[in-house]
Parts: sequence; structure tokens; C-alpha cells
Amino acid sequence: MRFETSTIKDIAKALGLSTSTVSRALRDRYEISEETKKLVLAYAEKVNYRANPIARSLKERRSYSIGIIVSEIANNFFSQVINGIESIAYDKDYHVIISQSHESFEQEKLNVDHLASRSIDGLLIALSSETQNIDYLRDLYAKGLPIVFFDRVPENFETHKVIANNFKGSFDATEHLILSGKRTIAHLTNSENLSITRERLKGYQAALAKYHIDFNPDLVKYCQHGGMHSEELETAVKELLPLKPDGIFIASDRLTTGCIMALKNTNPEFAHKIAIAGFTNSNLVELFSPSLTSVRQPAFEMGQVATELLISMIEAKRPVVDFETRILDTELIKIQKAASNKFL
Amino acid sequence: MRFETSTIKDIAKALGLSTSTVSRALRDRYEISEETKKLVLAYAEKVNYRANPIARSLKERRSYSIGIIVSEIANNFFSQVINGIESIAYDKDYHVIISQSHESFEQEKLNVDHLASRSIDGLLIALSSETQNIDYLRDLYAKGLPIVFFDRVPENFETHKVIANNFKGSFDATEHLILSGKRTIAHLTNSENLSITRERLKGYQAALAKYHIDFNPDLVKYCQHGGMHSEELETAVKELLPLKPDGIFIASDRLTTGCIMALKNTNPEFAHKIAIAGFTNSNLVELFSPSLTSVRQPAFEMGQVATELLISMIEAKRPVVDFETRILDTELIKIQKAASNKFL
DNA sequence: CTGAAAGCGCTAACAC
DNA sequence: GTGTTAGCGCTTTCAG
Repeated sequence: MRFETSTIKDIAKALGLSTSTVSRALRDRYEISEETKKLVLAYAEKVNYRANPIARSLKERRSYSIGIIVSEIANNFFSQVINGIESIAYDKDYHVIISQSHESFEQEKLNVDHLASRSIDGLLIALSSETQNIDYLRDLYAKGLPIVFFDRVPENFETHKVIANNFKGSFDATEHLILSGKRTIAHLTNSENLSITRERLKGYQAALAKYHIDFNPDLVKYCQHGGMHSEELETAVKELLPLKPDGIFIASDRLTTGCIMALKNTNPEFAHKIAIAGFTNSNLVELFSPSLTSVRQPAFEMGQVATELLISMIEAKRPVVDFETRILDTELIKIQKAASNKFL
Repeated sequence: MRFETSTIKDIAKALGLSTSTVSRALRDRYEISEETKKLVLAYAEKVNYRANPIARSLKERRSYSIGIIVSEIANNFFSQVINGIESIAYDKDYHVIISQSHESFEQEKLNVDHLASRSIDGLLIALSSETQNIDYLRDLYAKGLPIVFFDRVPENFETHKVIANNFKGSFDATEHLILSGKRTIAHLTNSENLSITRERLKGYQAALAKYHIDFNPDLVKYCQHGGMHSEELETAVKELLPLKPDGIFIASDRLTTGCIMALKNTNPEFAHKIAIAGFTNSNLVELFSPSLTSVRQPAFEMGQVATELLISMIEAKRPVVDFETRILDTELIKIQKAASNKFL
């Protein structure tokens, strides 16, 4: 929407200058005399001049906006990441455009293509749980679109990545369950397509190994849709129950809340007996019943770091060839004894 | 970001046509012969032609994008509204740009101005709890920016609005508390600036009146920042405790979860004794302890309706003068006895 | 039915 | 220091 806002041309006419002089004055270029600058700035201020970013984008072939793809914003982990992204982006005068894949590959691709055609300057993406083929991203990347992956990252894709220390986070959580006396620990996790799934599985296995507990593949359940459908959770839970686990370690935010819900629906009594540990950035964990031990990711910081890396790529004079994968530590938040004993 | 994508010019050159013919063929105009259209479409498909929306926006002075302002996306109510908005917008080929006010007036205004300068075609907004003066919106509206308010709407602003039946939702929730035997029912609510605050207070009062319970203003606590700061919630809760309420009705999503948290932190024992009812669209209510009766708003539908109204304004040939305020029914979800008795 | 040309608002060589 | 000019990619009169 453009209103009857004044343009650079109007200012030029009013001041008897050329549009280029006005443009340069507005952008504070060294060629322009202080006097002219003042004149222009004052007048621009007076008429409340706002540069038209559309025109600027067309000319400069960039939009000062970055695209974000997450599976869903109704997820504390992702909304915190987004807040981190915004905190840096706004500071550096970038605009962000958020899209949700809802864990669908098709939706993800559609959104990315849409964003790319909207002339975003760079892309921040956490892959959907369905995504296996990222050729479409390779194409865009090859054509010059800077991409930074976070959380759910691909292998064999040379660019910046920001992830949590998934191995350690899982190890710690599983070890915590073991140290509280659990021996039959189930693992509920995401699609095997995802990096986080593989890394978190390894942490889980390593903790078991450390305490000489045999790894039982039957105790691992995968949810292909990342818990978007409650059926997949309930099925997983039902398959797990006969194995009589005394603990369960859950590998992601949506899954953690969904699993507790499924446990409660399936066998509420059991839900309160089994020890639960899971990745989640929910700020409501303290309200949950049954309560759980949670692995929190530094989501806000992850967004910040990813954005800094992305903007550095966007603004790099020469092609970036030195890529880094930043690994951020997670935090294990144990159940508060008081809460779990007295009132549950 | 624009890559070496082909333009209308490239197609024209390749096909020995003029750019205008190509443009018209692509837009399926009646003047163009079927043959030419086929030719152009086929070639466009072959080179994977994508129109540059930036150029189109500049020319047409519109962007096919609509702006959304909510207080925060990490709130199930708003994220559901956003999903509803997207469902309609994408269908009609509009793009959405989401911004968060974080309940700050300044941030809200900043975001709106930013969106307006980004040439959005229309705005969907739920006001921040700090917002008192909406002259900046009136200005934009007067300049021709279509605006539709939802959830938190202003008075004396003639445009489409979509809200929940706040009065009835509150009445029902309060009545439910009364019918379960509560007599001293506190009310925790948002800033008085907000329409939802006023409407929900009225519903609460009406229910009390129906059962001849005196309205005690001391039992009503306002949170100016909508629960963004945990202090305001804890203060409110601490002020309420001495009055020994046996029930509490909470007026919004963030407040509801925040209040339960504050209750638990302040006096966990009491938290489990007091009956709680509150507006919330959290999909995790069933996990909460203490449990609560919740008033759910048709958030998805609200987003859909608001978007339909907005797009109708955007695409209207003549200025819209007939405005409507759509009121959608809420749903009262009572505590499930089983869950609350057996396991809490 | 198709083409030539202007122009959306802005930036950046290239003059002077 | 400042102005002239061309052009980003697209749509749209206006001619033919």
C-alpha cells in the first residue's frame, strides 16, 4: 500500500535540486555538502518522507528482509528462536518473514520458493521432519541465496549451521533417569530424517552404555510427523506400554508435550508412575502434571547466532568459503522435589 | 534476492514478441490469441519463469501482502489466529507478514509504521495492552490503508472488527464457578485499555449479579502489561490471597497460565484449593496442575473471518462504508472430573 | 491481436 | 558538489 507520500522527486522539485542529489543527501554520502544535506534532511523530515522500500529493492536487487522457516510458531522453542532472530535482524535493519512448514515437505518447499521469489536476501531454516531431499535448497544456494540452518540441519551442505549440543543434552537427560534408578528407558523421537533425531539417539545410547544397560531398539519409537498428529503419539505410547518402561526420554518439544498428553489419555495411572525427561522449551513445564525433567535449548541465542551468521554472509564482499557449525549448550532442569511430592 | 531468473524481457526476446504481449499472455488477457498464449506459457514453464513481485508491486502500487500485529506469537490464541489468517490469505494469493508488539505501544507503532512503509495492502491488528492512543492508525486508515481489528478492538473506529463473545464467555465461566459453590470469586484481568478487559469484566459482573453475589472491586486485579512480567502477576496474586477467594476467573491466555504459575510459586497449597477458570487457547490445558475450566475462543475462525473481511476491503472497487462487527461464540471446557480427582 | 513507449521510485555511473 | 541519464522488471495506455 502506498499513499500520497512524498517521493524523492517531490523533494527535489520543492528544493530545486535533482533527484540524485536528494537521494545522496538522504543517504548521507560524502559528495554532498553539509548545507545541502541539512536542507534536504530538514525538508524530508517536514514532509515526513519515507523511502519506498519496494523501489529500493527493485533497484538494488535486494530487499533487506530475511526469510524464516520453522515447522510451527505455536511451539515455544521456535517462537523463542524467532524472538532471537528478530532481536538481531531489526537491529541491523532487516525485516523478517516467517513461514510455517507444519512438518510438511511440500509446504516447506512451497514456502521457500515463495520467499525466494519475494526476493529475500537470505534464509534461516529448520527442516521439516518429512524433508529428505534438499536439492531445491541446493539450487537456491547455488544461485546465490545465503542459507543458514539451525536446529534441524542437513549433512553434506556446506554452509553455516547452529545447533544445540544434542548429544550432551540427551546424554544428560538419560543419565539423570538412570541415576534416579530407572533401567528400562524408552526413547520417543522424531523422524529419522532429522539430524536432531540421530544426534539425540546417540546421546541416549551413550548414557545407556556408560551404565551398562543394553540398548533395546524396541524401546525407541519414531514419529514421522513430529507429533503433529495425535494418533502417531498414541500409537507409539500403546506400543511402548507392554514393554513396561520405567522411564522415557523424549526428543523434542512438540513430542514431549504430545507424549505426556498421550500417556495421560492412554493410561493416566501409568503416566504418573513413569519418569519423564524430554527436550522442551515450554515456559509452562512447571504446570505440567505429571511433571518432567526437561532439556532446554538456548533458543533465543540460537536465533541470534544464526542471524548474525546469515547477515555476515549476505553482506560479505566475496563468497564465503569458511563455514562454521556453532554448537550451543543445553540446560537440564530437574523436577523440583517439593512440587512433585506434595501436590501431585 | 534475485538470481539469474528469466524476466519477461528474456521471454519476449526468445520468442520474438514484445514484453507487453508476454505480460498479457502471462496474465491470460483476452486480447491475446490462444496460440500466442500457449507459446508464451510453454516457454515460461520451460525456463521456470517467476514474475518478480517487487517489480509488480512498484508498478501496481500494492504488494499482495497483509500485515499482522499480535502481542506475541508464543501464545496459542494468537498462533491459532495466525494459522486462520494464513489459511485464507494463501488461498487468495496474499502473503502475510507477522509482527509482535510484546504488549508495548511503542513497539506496536514501530511495527505498524514499518509494515505500512513496506507497502502492505492491509492490516490485521489486535491492540497491545499499553495502547491508548490510536491516532497513528487513524492516520494510516485515512490515507487509505484498510484495517481490520480482531480480539482487542478500539471503540470509535469505523471499520470491520472480529471478536469473541467476551461477555458470554465470561458470564459462562463465572457462572460455572458459582454453580460449583464458589462465592468469593476473584477476577484477574488485563489492562483497562483493552476492549476485552471491559467486556469480560461485564460478563463476570453479570454472572455475580444473577446469583445475587455482591461485586467487590477489590477482588478485581488488573495487569497493565498483560502478564508479560511475572512480577505483576505475583503482586496481583499476593494482594488477592488475604481476601481468601475460593475461585478466580482469569481474562486472557497469557494471564491464565501466568496466574497459575504465580499461584503455585506463592502458595502451592492454595493453588490447588482455589477453583480456576480462565480464557485460554492453550492446547496443553489438560496437562496443567492445578487443572482449570477454560474458555476457548474460536481463534482459527477469527483469523479466517478477519482476513476475509480485510481482503474484501482491499479489493473493493469503491470505499467500504458498511462495516460489521462479527462476534464469535466461545466454548466452555470444564474440568474433567476423572483427571482432577484421581491424579492430582 | 500485437508493439512501442512511458513510468512506478529509487540508485549509480558518468558527465560537468 | 550537483545534474543528467539510464534502468531495475513489470503493467498499461495508446497506436497500429
